[in-house]
Formats: sequence, structure tokens, C-alpha cells
Amino acid sequence: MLEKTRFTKQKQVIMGILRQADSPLTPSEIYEQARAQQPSIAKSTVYRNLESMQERGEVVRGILENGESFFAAAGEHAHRHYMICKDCNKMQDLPECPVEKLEKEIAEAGDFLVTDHVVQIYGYCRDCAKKHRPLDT
Amino acid sequence: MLEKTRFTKQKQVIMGILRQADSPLTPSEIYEQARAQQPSIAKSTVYRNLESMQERGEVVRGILENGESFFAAAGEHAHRHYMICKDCNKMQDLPECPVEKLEKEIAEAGDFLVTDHVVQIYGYCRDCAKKHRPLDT
DNA sequence: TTTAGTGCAAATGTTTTGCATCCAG
DNA sequence: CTGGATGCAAAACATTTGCACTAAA
Repeated sequence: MLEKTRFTKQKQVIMGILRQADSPLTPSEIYEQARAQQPSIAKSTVYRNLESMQERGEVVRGILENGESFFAAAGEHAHRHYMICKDCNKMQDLPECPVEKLEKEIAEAGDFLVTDHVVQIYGYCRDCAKKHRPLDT
Repeated sequence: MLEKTRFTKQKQVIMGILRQADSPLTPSEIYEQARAQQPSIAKSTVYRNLESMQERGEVVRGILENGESFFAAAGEHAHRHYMICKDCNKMQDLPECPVEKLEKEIAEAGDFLVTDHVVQIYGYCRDCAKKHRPLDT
């Protein structure tokens, strides 16, 4: 049973940040941005809100290779299929989900009850690739 | 340039554990198993070896939803396509990679230089599913 | 008023690092 | 011998938790 929630300023700020983001954000990034609007906000408040929002399905949570988590507002980049730049960590949405078919096969095989999946393609975005090795070799 | 490595007992123990594993292992699991063979081994030694082995391509590293990392010996379960049980955390290899085609399309589009990818399907393995909700509904 | 939510600090848990010592080559 | 590797402890991070206090309903 969901307990009743209060629309606190902090929660509004966090949701606002996530909704305006053009890419998922880490708790630290959210915290930094939130402090601009609400200087007294505590990091733990950010974490607690992200957790409860996730339980409510208002945001989606994922995890980066370095162990940091990231969050996106539901309906935005909420499908957890990304291209992630190893350099700047910016995440772009994948144009399609390549797993659905496979998921169906697994369900039919009956040895595993699928609830969810994650697809993350790593590499370098155009900008960061330029800095290192050119995209066009 | 790779610096020359020494075949220490610790490194042998760690590689042995990973090669015998039937599923990727977390550093803590590796450390525990390693202590059985080499009681004086330090956790930091496990981490340092795993890191250097990964750089050499001897092992592959991934990350779980809870932020813990995991490792598998190259050639074993080294492709980073898994079905991960949310209950017991056991990981099974996916029967096929559903991303290759998509990866090729991204490469052709030219906006992202792909180096690597991860596919993780979450859910419950047969045993754990039994404990909660039956696989056959 | 009531109590969910907050801020702050302390506690966790994982991974990293500094350094004196050790041992494989 | 020599310097790469180890063990130990401390430090660095991300995240969680306890608790008194604040503020939304």
C-alpha cells in the first residue's frame, strides 16, 4: 500500500530537473542542480526522493559501468536502452529495442521469468570521438 | 606498454577460481574463495589483480543493478549477455546476442563509435521463481 | 495538529590508495 | 639483487540510516 505523499518543494525541484534533462542524470548531478534552486537541500533527500519516485514508477533507474546509478523521468528516456559515451558519460536513447524477440523466446523456454532488461552500448559520441580517434578512419 | 607481470600465487588462485566458476563472480565472492586457498590474501590484491587482468583482456568485467561489479574469465562467460536472477543473483548466459545488427546500424549512422555493449535480462530463475510466484500461471 | 519529509551527521559497503615489506624473475 | 606485487590500514566514493526538527495537508 502506498502511503500518502506530500508535494514538498524538494520533490518538485527534483522532478523538474529530471523532466528538463535531455539525458539521464546521476544523483550527484541532480543534487548539484537542485542546490541551485534549493540551497539547503540534502543529498540524502535527493536519494530518498529518487528511491520513492522509482517505487512509484515516476522515474526509472539504471546503473553505469563505474557503479554510479542514474535516473530518468518516466516517459522521457525511461526505457533503459542507451548509447553511453565512455568519455563524457552522456547517454542517448537507442533507436529501437533489440531484445523483445529474445525475451519472448526465453519466456517460452520457461526456465526464466523475465521482468525487465537493460541494453547499453558503450563507445564515444561524435564530440568525444573527435578528441581521441576520428570517427572516420 | 604492458609492464612485465609476475606469476604470483595470488594471481594463479584468482584465475583458477574464475575459470572454474559456472557464473561470473563479484570481488567479494572471489576474495572469500581465494582465502580458502591463500588465507593471507588481501582484498586489495584481489581488486588489483582483477583490474590488471581486465586490462590485459584475461577477464571481463560487468556491473550488477546494486552497483557491485562482477568478473568472468575471458572465453568463459565473457560476452556480457546475461539473464540475472533478482533473487539469487546467479547469472546465465544469453543464448544469442541481439545487438549486433543494431550495433552495425549505429556504426553506419556515424554519430557514435561503438566499442562495446552489455545486455542484461532481469527476472527470476526457475528455482527462485518457485519460491515466489510460479513460472506457470 | 499530525506525521511524512527534511537536514545533518554518522554508518555502510565497495573500491582505491599509500607505504613498508616481500618475493618472482 | 630489483622492482613489481602483496598485506594492511587509511582514504575515497556512493549510498543508507538514525534522529531531532520542519512543514505540508
